[in-house]
Amino acid sequence: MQRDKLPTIKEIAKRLKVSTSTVSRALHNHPSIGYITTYRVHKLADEMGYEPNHTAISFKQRKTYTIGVLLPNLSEAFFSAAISGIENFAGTKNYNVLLGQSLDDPEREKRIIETMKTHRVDGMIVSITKNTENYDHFDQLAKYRIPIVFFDRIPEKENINYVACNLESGLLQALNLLIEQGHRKIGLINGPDQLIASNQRKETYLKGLVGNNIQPDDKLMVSSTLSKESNQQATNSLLELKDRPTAIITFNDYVALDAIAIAKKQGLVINKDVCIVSFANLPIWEYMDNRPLASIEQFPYRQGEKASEILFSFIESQPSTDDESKEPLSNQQIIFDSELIKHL
Amino acid sequence: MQRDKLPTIKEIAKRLKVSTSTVSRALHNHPSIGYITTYRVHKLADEMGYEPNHTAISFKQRKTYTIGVLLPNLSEAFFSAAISGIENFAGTKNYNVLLGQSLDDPEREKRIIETMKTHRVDGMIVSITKNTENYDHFDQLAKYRIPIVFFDRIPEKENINYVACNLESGLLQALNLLIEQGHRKIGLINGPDQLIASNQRKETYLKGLVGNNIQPDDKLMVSSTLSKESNQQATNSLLELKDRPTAIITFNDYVALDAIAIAKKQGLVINKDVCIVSFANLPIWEYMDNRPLASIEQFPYRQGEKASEILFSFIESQPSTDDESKEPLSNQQIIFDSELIKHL
DNA sequence: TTGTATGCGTTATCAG
DNA sequence: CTGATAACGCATACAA
Repeated sequence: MQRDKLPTIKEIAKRLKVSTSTVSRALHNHPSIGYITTYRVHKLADEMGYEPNHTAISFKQRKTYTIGVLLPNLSEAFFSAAISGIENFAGTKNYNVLLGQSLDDPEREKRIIETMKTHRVDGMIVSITKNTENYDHFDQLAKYRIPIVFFDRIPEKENINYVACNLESGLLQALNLLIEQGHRKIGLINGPDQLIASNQRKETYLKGLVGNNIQPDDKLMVSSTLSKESNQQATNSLLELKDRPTAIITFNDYVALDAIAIAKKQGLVINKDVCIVSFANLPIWEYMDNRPLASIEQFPYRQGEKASEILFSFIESQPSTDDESKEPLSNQQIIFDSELIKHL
Repeated sequence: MQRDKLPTIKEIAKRLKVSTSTVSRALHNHPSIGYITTYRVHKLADEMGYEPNHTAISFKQRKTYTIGVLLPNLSEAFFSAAISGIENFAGTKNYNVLLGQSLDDPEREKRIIETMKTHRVDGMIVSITKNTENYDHFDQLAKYRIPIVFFDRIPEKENINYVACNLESGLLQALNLLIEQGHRKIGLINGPDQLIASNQRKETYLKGLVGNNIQPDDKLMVSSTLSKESNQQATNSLLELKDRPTAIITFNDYVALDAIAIAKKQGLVINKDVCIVSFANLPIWEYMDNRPLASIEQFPYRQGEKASEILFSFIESQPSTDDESKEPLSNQQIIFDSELIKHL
């Protein structure tokens, strides 16, 4: 039962009869410390099993070597892939990742931002809640000079850093493919109207049709709350049309799963009677018989890496002493191009 | 461009012409501080936008209010569900979660443990690598009195805390169901031999058969490295048998996906010519046509919660001052019962 | 009920 | 090349 005393530089200094500053510098291989002293310090430190106390260093340096990551939901494959990329990148910088999930609850989101702030993370990557309307808590981070990079779900706001995915490229590819294959009645099962993501899909959908000289039809555009029931209902409302669509683009893979199930129940053959194209978030279509014709891929892992990269460009540019000389970095707004991945 | 000076209790004390200790205590609503003083302190603190500096507190209290979670892989649904449960539980205790993924690389695992240690997390939840053989780095945590709860993939070692899942219950249920349905040749596609998880499956498989008076057949037990190729090969070797099994139990859902694909390619009808039962880690079977007859569910989210609960029982029992009076808590080893969930 | 003094472990600024 | 000392922000033992 050894005593609570952990080795500190002070202890090393005492035993070596040198000063703590010497030990500190020796441990950092500071050039001003003699070779022999440096060696002796390292040797004793090893023997004593000395390990720097990170909490003391964080305190002193005002740096925690930790970034905060706030995501709506870790059980969604899209986000867990993203955090995987983030964690990986942070690791290369010897940074740790402090995790929070908002569960799409703005109150929770606010609380988490609060704790991240008091923890003094060196930076944050955030994907906001579906319902976040007030951005004050994010602005508060500026007070502590905590840079923030928004990710995927970004606020409607000027002067922010973000990494997101341009759904347009992939969706236009999808529409072109479908039209090329002779489809003229192409349905859209969109998400809730208030989501930016829904709007983007809608705009691009319309643009893609018009660009191919196809007259959009309001009846072919339906919305779902993204619950299973709502997905099913939306699918039904499309399939019950007199002029049934021969292809359907769904808001995401979960909607696609529901849509496929309903279509099959109605005796339709997937990708023959009705083609499905979805925005990807599941990695397992290749195993399924009734899978979409193609998915619009958003590369969450790479997006996560990119967001980290941007965040670290800010973290590393921060003057350690308050050296106001350097220009503040300007905002970075990276937009990935989504891509159509065919499954058949 | 406001100055770097953030409000501290010292600043509040100065303005209120009281001592820092008074402010500190007032902020904590210490009963010894007068109502009026307490009020004034809170008021000014609010006005100044005071927020406690967590790094200072961590340093002083030797507590970081952070737990470390080390998992092999965040992109696996099982683990992302688990971390979701952990994060959630930690949140209720106002704790943060520091994240690390080993990617099944023992070196990486060791490095992460190292950083977690220097970060002085208050506790850890760890699921070890497939190849972890040396547990020294875990033992090092004891030096800092960092309690550790192993999760799911646990080391073969005495005197540890862990939460894991008893595969026996679910697997026996599965075997009973299959045998009840008339199956006599039941194959097993297991994982690598060195995995405890594989061994458990094998033992139980044998036990279940013998208990039902069925003579096990070595040829019906095959192993896979869990790569796609190996899964396919293992499946083939079973299906090519003269006495082809009429049911196959797979190591996990990914193996099941591969097995189902191969079986179909060979013209077999799933759950008619050959029944599949798998150990669950995918949440989407209900959408698939060719799905296993049933899955053995392990409840990762709940396991994560439970692991957190145990960890906090240790964290909270830790004497803040080195008060050696209390008995150290004895090890807790919780084993969940897996359950068979039918899909058809 | 409040104040004073101290220390947590480290780095940094001086001075030598 | 090295040492003494202050400082980071907070909590607490002790004193009043």
